[in-house]
Amino acid sequence: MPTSSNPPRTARGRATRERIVQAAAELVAERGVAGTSLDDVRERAHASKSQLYLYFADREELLRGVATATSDSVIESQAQALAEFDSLAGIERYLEGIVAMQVERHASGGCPIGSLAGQLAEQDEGARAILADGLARWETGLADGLEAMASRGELRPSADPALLATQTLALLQGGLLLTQVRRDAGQMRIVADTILTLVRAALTAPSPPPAPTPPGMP
Amino acid sequence: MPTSSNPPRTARGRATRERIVQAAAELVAERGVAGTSLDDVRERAHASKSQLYLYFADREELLRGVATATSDSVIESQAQALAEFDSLAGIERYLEGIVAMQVERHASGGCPIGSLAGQLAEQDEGARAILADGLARWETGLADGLEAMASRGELRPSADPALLATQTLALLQGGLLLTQVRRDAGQMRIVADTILTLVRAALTAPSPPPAPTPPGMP
DNA sequence: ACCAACTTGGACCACATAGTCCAAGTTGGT
DNA sequence: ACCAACTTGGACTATGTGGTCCAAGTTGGT
Repeated sequence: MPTSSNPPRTARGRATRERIVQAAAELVAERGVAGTSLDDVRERAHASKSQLYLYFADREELLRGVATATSDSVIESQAQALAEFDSLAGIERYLEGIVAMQVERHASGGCPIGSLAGQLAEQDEGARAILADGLARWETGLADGLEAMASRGELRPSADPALLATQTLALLQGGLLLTQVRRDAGQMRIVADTILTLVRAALTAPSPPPAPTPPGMP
Repeated sequence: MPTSSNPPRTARGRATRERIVQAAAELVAERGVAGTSLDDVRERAHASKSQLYLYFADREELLRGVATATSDSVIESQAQALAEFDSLAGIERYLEGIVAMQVERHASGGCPIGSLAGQLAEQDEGARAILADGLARWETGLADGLEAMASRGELRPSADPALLATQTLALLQGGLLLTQVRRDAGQMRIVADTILTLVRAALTAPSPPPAPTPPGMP
């Protein structure tokens, strides 16, 4: 049985743990789980082997720490943008931001949470749960905005904000995956437009449709 | 430089190469790329080390072989189902099949192509391209069916079969990911319904909406 | 100032892993 | 039947890996 892990008890300890998990998260994002060794982590974190094993029972637990840190960082980094997801204009801005980010990073990397999921979900039940929680927080953020719209009467009574949030998340994740595999940020654009289509269809007063031509036209 | 790989020249050689790549693909599907060693592969394939290195230059090339085999198998295994993706009823059957499969495998595993993508895309450009090709073949299958519908006049002139195919693939991939991470096949159901919503909205004569979400036309 | 708890550095270990090599066995075209 | 090309088995190596251990240094409460 591996040495059990201790939570850091001093400020220095917390800082060290933080450095370790941060370094590990960076390396995993850059090179993937398989491509990241504990020695790599140790080096980047300017830490020693005993420090790794003081704060983490084993490599698996470190990776769960990475999953937690990654989830937190994804949620936190888009907190402001996500807060805007409560009006058509805000949703457009939110999606625009995601598209822009994919263009910026040259359509690589995909979603940090989704990417980790593919590497850990089948391997470590604990990590899977952590990533599921990250996605849940993301989805809740989306749903909150849509519910705000609903309670303001901006959505039809028949619209289901929670469902719309799940659909949005699925489209985002799928779009991120296609973007990554195809190295083409255009995939993200398509998905963003699709989300807007779904949202517009749920609006109380749908804006005049620019795309679909009604029947009876040339 | 690694010993260069030779294509097998005899029937026996081809069979051996096939056994190796098959064993590797199975193991990677079960345990992930990181959890699969060449010795594991060697053992399951009933092959020797020199055989691995006769047909593959190195581990990376073996993994590219796995990517190819996985893509082929995903496409081939759904070839008949995909051929039905050319009518509303056929699309419903196709989606139903995917949902059923996720229920059957207890919502685990995700999409073999998508899953591999997460593990290899950032690591090996060649593997990324192979998986992109797999997804492209999948999407083409979807688009072909939709185009058949369009040419039969079943879709509005304004509908874009290629776009609809991309949206469908993104939703499938995202849904598969959510299903896997949440261990909940219900996510696949939601995504299937969403795809049907999009398809119905593109139909020439939309059926009266029984679904919760209204069709995307005002 | 003291000391027990906490933290750190890094040597060390056992072992799994990717990759090499060559001698022996098999194949198939002529 | 022959033999050159192809295939096979498996021993072997070098190195990277996760994980252990302990002695020395630091911290913070009293």
